[in-house]
Amino acid sequence: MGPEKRQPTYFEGRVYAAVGEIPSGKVVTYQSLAHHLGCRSAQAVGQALKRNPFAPRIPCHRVVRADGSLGGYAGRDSGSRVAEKRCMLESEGVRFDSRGRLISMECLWCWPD
DNA sequence: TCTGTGACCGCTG
DNA sequence: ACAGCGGCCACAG
Repeated sequence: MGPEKRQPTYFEGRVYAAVGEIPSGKVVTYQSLAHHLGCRSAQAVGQALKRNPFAPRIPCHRVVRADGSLGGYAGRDSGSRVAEKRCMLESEGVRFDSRGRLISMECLWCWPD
């Protein structure tokens, strides 16, 4: 039968909870999210988001790379899934240039203390 | 701009 | 408890 669904780990739960706080129209970077969680590896955050079982309820499309580019989505670093990510963000008012980078930093969001 | 390397760390066996 | 592996990254060259 189908593959058994693994239950989210403690760390993943914290990642998803934090991402759930990002308001529409705002984005955060993998790095800032990691820092918020007290984790020094942005990749570890990416690992957790890759397996986000709650998409799009947990808006992992609002997490982007530190250089302003989109970063990956649904386990891919390019392709149609990443195009979806951009499309979702644009529908929330986040705008990009022709190279797929954030136009302004106004959309960057930080957590309250 | 692009590619390679680095450093980190959660997950799994 | 431990070691290996891979990653939706970051940054220097």
